[in-house]
Amino acid sequence: MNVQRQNGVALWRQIADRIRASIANGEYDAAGKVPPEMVLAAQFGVNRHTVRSALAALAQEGIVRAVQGRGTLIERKERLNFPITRRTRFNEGIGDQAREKEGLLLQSGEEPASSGVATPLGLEEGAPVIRLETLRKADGRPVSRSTAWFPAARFAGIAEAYRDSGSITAAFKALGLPDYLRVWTEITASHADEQDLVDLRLSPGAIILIARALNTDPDGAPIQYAVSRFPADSVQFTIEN
Amino acid sequence: MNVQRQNGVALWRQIADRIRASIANGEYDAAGKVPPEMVLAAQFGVNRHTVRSALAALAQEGIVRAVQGRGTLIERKERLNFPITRRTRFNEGIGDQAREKEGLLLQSGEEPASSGVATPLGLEEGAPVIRLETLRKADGRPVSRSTAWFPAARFAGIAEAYRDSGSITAAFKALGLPDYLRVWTEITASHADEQDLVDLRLSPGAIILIARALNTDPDGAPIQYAVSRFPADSVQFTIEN
DNA sequence: TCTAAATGTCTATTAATATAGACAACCATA
DNA sequence: TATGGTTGTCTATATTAATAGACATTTAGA
Repeated sequence: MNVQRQNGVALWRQIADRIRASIANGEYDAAGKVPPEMVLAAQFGVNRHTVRSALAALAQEGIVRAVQGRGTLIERKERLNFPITRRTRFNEGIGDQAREKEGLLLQSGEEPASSGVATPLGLEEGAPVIRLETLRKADGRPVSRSTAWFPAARFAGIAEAYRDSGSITAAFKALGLPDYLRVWTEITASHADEQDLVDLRLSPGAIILIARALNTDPDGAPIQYAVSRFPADSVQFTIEN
Repeated sequence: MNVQRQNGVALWRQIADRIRASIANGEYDAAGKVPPEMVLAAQFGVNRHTVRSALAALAQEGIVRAVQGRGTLIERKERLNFPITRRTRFNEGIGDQAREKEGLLLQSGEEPASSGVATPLGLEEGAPVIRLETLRKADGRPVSRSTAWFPAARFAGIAEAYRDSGSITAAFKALGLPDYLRVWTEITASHADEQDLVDLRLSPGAIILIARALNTDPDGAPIQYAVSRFPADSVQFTIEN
């Protein structure tokens, strides 16, 4: 089952990634547990101990739980879907995929816009912007880490509004903006950095999806530029045209 | 500069990924070369030999070229952008980002639709579909590996039409379908598998973006379901709403 | 309650990864 | 043409990853 040797990625990590994906795809749903270690070892063509390292990593992530004598049980397998449309909203997007949605304000402040931020927002470089660092959770599990910038002139107080409501949509509404539109979204992928590991509770080497997005008000004036990071093993995007 | 030890990803690979990303971000554009090995070793807090392993991997990918006495020169740094819209077309999407665009037919055949293919296409499971395995290149460099399924009843001969034109749009046109629409796209990310490494000329451990998409004719009838794989270090998607 | 099927733990060995240091070879330029 | 800065190559050693085998422990079910 083609794992690759001597390529800088340890076998146990490749196998952990493959098993995680299989769980997410529902391949083991019938049994509710992963195949026995000996079977997996045969499938991947490695030693049983190597499979055990992979399963230990998944147990660490809380995805499986090994029970002596019974097998290795699947604890969690969700993959959240985020629709990206002209009216993309984080909380509405999750919909009923999670019972409990949460938006935490990690940090905020006013700063001069760097060129990377000023350009999408249509501001002069150095113009004052408000930066919000947020962490979003679904059913207690972190699903995205986001940095968002807003023109400071128009959105003074948005940090407090977000902190109180846990929702960008609600914060905009509190500041007198009842509606807004997503005009573009850029999607890339990368390895998780150190901060991702902490905030998103990932294990090293995990993959993250990165979405850079611009929102405007109904008149087309840019109001928010955001860079959000999602764990790729449990999140996907859907673009409906 | 926070590389992580004992996490299943070798230091040289983490460093290679970081340098590749820095090159893509244009951080070394001024000099046209990466910093000296000793400087990088200090930045990442590792031995010079470890950095050399990373640079050797990037040289293998054709991204840099080391010249004794001068330094390690940057050979290539592009990141292709694919706009995803209601009228997404592969060749048009690349536009002038590449001079030469190429679509290769790797394999084709008729087969009964699996449930994963039948559902998006609105067919009964087991209904005949034509499968096309294609490889797309821009300026001679592979940028996507794609598997597409078409209802066999309607698109007999599409394999030949694609082989002759190297374009899905042209193949549809040849079969009497002048226009079609992208109705949804699902984006995920994963590690490259063995076939990706070969077809997309990646080094092991690379990240790929996966797009699953459905196209319909102007009347809304599903005509193509496709799963495409792109190297994440040199490709990004843009969704314009 | 015995047995088969799992996971848990231990020892030992080999291969790959990372560090360390020394010096050669090459290039640009003052 | 001498020099400083850079990559290339070599040897040696330590740590981590992977394999191999044996046996203990736990669970579910006949």
